[in-house]
Amino acid sequence: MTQQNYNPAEIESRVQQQWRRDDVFAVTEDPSREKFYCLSMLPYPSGALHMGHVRNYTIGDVISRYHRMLGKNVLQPMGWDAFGLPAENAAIKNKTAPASWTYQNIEHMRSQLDRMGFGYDWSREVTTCKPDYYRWEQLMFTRLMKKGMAYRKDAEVNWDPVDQTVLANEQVVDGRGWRSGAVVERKSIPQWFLKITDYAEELLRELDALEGWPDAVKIMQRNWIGRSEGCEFEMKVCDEHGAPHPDGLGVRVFTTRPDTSFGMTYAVLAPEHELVARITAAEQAAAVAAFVDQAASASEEDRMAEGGALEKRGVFTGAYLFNPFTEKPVPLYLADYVLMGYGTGAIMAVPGQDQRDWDFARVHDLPIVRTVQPPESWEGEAWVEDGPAINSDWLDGMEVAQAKEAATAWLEKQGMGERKVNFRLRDWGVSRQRYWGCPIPVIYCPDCGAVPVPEDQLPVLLPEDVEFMGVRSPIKADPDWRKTTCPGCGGAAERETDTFDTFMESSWYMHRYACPGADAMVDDRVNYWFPIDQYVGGIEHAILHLMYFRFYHKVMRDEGLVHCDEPATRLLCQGMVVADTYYREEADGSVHWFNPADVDVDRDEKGKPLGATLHEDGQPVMVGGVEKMSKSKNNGVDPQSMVDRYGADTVRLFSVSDSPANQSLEWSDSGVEGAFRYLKRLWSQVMKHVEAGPYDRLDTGALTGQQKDIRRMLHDTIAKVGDDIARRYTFNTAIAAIMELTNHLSRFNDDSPEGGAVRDEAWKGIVRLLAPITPHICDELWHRLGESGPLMDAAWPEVDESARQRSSVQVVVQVNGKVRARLEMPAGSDKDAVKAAALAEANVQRHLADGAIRKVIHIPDRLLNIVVA
RNA sequence: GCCGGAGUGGCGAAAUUGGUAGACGCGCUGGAUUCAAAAUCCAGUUCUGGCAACAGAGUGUCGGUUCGAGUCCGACCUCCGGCACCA
Repeated sequence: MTQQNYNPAEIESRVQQQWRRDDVFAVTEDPSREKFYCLSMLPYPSGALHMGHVRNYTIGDVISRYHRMLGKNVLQPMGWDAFGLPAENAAIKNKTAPASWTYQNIEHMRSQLDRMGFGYDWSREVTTCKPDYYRWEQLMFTRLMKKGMAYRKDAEVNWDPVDQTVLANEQVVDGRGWRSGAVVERKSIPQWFLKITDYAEELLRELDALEGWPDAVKIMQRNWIGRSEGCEFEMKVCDEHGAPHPDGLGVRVFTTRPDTSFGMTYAVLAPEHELVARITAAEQAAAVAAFVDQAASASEEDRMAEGGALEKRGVFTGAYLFNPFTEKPVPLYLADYVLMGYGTGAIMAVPGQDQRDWDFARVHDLPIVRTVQPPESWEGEAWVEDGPAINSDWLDGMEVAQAKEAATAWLEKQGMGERKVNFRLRDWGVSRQRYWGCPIPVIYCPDCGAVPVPEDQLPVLLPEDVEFMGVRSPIKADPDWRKTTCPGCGGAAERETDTFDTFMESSWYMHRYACPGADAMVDDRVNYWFPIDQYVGGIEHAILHLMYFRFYHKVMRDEGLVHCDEPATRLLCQGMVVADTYYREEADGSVHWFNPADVDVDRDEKGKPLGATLHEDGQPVMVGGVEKMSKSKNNGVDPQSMVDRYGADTVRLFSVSDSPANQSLEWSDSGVEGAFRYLKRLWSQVMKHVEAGPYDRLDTGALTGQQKDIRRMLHDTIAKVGDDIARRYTFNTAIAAIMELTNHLSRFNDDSPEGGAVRDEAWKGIVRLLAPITPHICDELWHRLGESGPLMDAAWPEVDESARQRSSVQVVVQVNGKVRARLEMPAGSDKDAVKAAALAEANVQRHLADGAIRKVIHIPDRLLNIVVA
């Protein structure tokens, strides 16, 4: 035996050296070729690659390499989402500056990505914390300021009263600051916003055209934008007898159900509503003040999440609103299920037709009047569906749509209100009170106000060489950095010390990839590459990032920078990487988590897990279930150690072989072993084949049945793999089909010249089908099979439709829906032929017994169902 | 609480448009090879009954539509993602 064993380390290093030497992943714009822009979400440089990265980038690389083999001009770039909170935390912990920590991580992670064999054009690398990147973001912001698209207003933040700092939501644990432990306060400070709401209508409308996006993402975005058509109208504040408020105050409410106005039995203001103080009656003042206080301390999400407490959380103001429909006063409450950020911050409450209003009314003993007729048996709940209006005077008998129209028209005629479209979507707050971010390019002048930094003074540089102690941003602490002169009047002025939300950087990095080195935000090269043909990233970005980047793209379009309306035509959201967890509870009640690598699992004779023991001491540990890989549960598997042990091809193969790309992947050491075993088998079998060669050219004219079977399976597999990779994203089934073909091929012991030629065709097919997934071993085998040139530029195998035709098929025979026989029939047999063959089967006869045949259903080439009485 | 997703053998999963439930892999069992082991190769493996042929049950729970439901409809349970300052 002269064949060598599979040696991934040696093969991968050699193949990767070649790629580097020939710079094979660098691409240029070439209008004569079809382009394919494959983008994976850029990583935060947290220190080292984790399995989530490996999976994400393997998926992107597989898709890229597949399209490259189809002959397209493929761009696959990579970069670093380098600003953000973790760098500040690491800086405090390690007493380094966030910048140097970040740059070190980038160096390390870049080399890890290369070791995986991902085909990136590094000449296009983007590092978002570098001034040559963020300067354009600053420039864009100053333009948006001038357009009125960026504006400043007060907004709430989490305030840590001990550390005297603003906290991110993540830094608030059970209502307390994570470092100080102090109870967090809500504080209102001026912040910058981008008017994403100006684009609400377009962001919503164009979702319909995104056929290549998952429905789940589109539905979530649709609901997030939350368009609702309704009516806004004013009601006068009055007392319990209907006498108007002495100041003539009124409250504007928004409703999507003006048709139910006759059923309004109370009204509600958000606790932050501006009129609360003015309308509250003296005897209710204390209760109202206490309620407002309590509501102010909770974030919106907490307020909505209080579940059981929800219906209780409201207080009567002592004031009333005059219902113009019934011409009667209704009591006015405060409740925190009404949000100031939506509509007018005030609602008319109609418990008969709204479940939350119903719940609130029951607790506060408020009257309930149904104004839409529910079905007869309906009770104990609001009726929110269609039906004829009742108890509604002149609306009675109308269906909901008709009654809405009539009520709205009436309000308009009375001059009390008008039609209104409301969005749940709110403007994008981009200010962060942190250091490690892009400085917001604004100067505050006592005379001229907020002035954008002029273009010739950009970028506003963030100092990188700083002492970072954690509590206060270094640029806030440094009066010299802040000090400047006003570009308008030349007087003394101060810089903005807030930085941008990091979603700002991640909203346009994909545009910058398309034009490296451009002396502008982008140049016309962007229009060669855009729109992105395939975007790949985690489902956790379904709303925020994927909405912001759509918005930002449209903003860039309206600045004349890009031509298309939507930035990405196809989107794949990959699932998380999860693993088993193991733990022990210590005597003091604390929990200690053990890494799966340090635990042995005990099984019964069927392989069912019985328990687990720690490798080190042989004592049992508790099995904690399968969870997302994380530091806190100590269930992460280090990709580096896996690559060292098995090679990049095995890790790539496993990370896409065990479940579909859009579902979670359960890490399994033995699954990795299985992937490794497959590659070893592939290697040895191809080597065996090569040694028995050379082979004649395939003559498809003179093949035996078995030879035809192999060819049919090969060409079925070619068709399936292409479809699975590009359309379905089910790499797992593509790999299963390739493995199945490999298994059949290994049992195909045909030493004739034709047999060898068939086998040769099949191995060369398999090697190309696997090339996008395991590029290194396939490149090596490709050359050993006698082919020349880089495999990544070899043509994707073509499907020979004539090889796929079958002369006979298996038809299932059912009696009353239960399988009773399987028949081998000539393809295309008609119903009578199949029926005759079925009736000749003893087992079919037996189940027909003496029942009369009522019906026979025939699905050609698949199934025959005989229905008997 | 609201929005979205998932639930199928001992395990990861497959079944693409309503038509054979369990492809492929892991694990396990038996065998070959070996002084022995590892590695490798071969066979078996949803559950129950049966030597077998075969029969019955079976896709989170309960109900429905259909000749036929993992797939469609209604109600529910559990787990996961997001909820605007983690990225």
